[in-house]
Amino acid sequence: MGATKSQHFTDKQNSIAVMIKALGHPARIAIIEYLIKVDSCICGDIVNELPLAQPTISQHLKELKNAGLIKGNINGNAICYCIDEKAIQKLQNYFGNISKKLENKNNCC
Amino acid sequence: MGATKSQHFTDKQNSIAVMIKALGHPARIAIIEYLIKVDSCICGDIVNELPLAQPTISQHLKELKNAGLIKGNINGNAICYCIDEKAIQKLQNYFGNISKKLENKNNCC
DNA sequence: CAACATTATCGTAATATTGCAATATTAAAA
DNA sequence: TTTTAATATTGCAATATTACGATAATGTTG
Repeated sequence: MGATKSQHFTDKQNSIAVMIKALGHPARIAIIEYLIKVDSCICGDIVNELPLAQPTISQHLKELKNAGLIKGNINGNAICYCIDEKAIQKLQNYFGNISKKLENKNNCC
Repeated sequence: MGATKSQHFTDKQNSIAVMIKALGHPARIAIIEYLIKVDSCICGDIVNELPLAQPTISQHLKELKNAGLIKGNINGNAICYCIDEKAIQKLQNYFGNISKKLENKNNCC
């Protein structure tokens, strides 16, 4: 045991969970927020901005990319990362839908 | 090593990450979706609905509760769990804000 | 009270994640 | 072509997560 039993859940549940999980780490939140703050793509300076070693950041970027949250373009010997708006919209919609469904509800708690 | 270096990030970043992380597992997504589907609180039947053992579900419920995503009311010998709408709204706002900030942006990727 | 139902906790095994030093890769610059 | 800069990969140690059997705790019902 120890591994998540993905087989038991639907594809939708698994895929949204993967996306959300990718954001469930302060370093990755910080990366996303930095991408927003600089209002452009990251081309190299992120390692200086975050208090983590370069391999660690590289790993976090990879995870964000695997989850579809950021896109990366090779640009010479630098790599240009930016947020994938579609992914953010998916998440926004997901929570928006939940909110909407909760509105017409009489919770007993 | 191995532990997340929370000290290096802001309180906001850490707290949103904790919340998001709590949802980053298909079982916990399934729990939330089930809570929405039944359109009321869970009072006991969730163990029969999910393909996981009772202690595992109890643990997932605990995590959701710790992260503030659900509330639990004791109700006789059953416990009544329901979604905390405020938490969902926080998440919706978080992604809504990101989306808004991305709109006025010329991404290079 | 005894039996039952419901949920929580403990203990533990299996697996995953986090972080970094060392090293590799790749492309630009000198 | 050597050097430099930027990023990725590998390997590994530390820690966290996931899952569940066993058991405890607590309230309900007969």
